[in-house]
Amino acid sequence: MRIATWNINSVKQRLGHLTAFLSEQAPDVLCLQEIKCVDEAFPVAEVEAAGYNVAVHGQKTFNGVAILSRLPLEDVRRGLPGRDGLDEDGPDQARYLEATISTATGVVRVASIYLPNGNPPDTAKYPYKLRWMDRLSAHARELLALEEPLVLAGDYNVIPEPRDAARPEAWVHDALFLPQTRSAFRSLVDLGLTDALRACSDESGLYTFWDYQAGAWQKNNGIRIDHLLLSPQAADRLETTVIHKAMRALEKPSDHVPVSVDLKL
DNA sequence: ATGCCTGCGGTTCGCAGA
Repeated sequence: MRIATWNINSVKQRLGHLTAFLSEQAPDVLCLQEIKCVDEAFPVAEVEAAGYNVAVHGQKTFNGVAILSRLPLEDVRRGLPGRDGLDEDGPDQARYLEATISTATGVVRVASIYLPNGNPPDTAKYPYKLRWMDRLSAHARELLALEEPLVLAGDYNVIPEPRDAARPEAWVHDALFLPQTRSAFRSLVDLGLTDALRACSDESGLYTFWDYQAGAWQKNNGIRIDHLLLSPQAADRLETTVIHKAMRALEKPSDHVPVSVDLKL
């Protein structure tokens, strides 16, 4: 079973790239982030025509996540437990969607995660990011207790280690790389999750995001912030992890590329 | 030190992203 994640940066702007990816890579499941549209505006017909079921948790203008699956999506959860607002009265942000998929060999649970960016760190956005990470960890702890194959996939907006950035020194004051951010990510992983890419490779220079600005792609000035975290029951079945880097070289690309895992499921 | 680039909303510039 192939499970992929991709921050698509507007599903409307990237529909052609999306259908091409589905056709060429044939993922069984694709988690999308930053669809940037409400549920009713998601191109369901085009995705169904490609052979996929869809669950959407959208929002006007910003954020928005979705899960596409060849097999039916069940037990859909929209949003993390607890409040999702920037403050007490803030509106919910569409950043978390979870569902189960029943296969011939059992159930797999998949989440599409768009973790808050958190910049600038001296504003309320940074504590919001850290609180959101705490809520994600609390929920992950509950899910891990189910002892199922579980894939927490998405744009974590976290650079885990210096080797995950071409220029780590440029990120030391950034919300993606601050010690508290990396510590919170380690705490999540240390619940018993496996970073799928790092289970397959110790190499540096493996990136999933290149900024649109300042020729970052041409200079390979990238960072690795899109991750698939696996429960032990999923990690035991891990075969390969692939970063679909070629997608960044297309016309009008997303600034992120898809990452996929193949699981023996 | 700052903008670089892109998408969105809503009108053409401000905000957000990372």
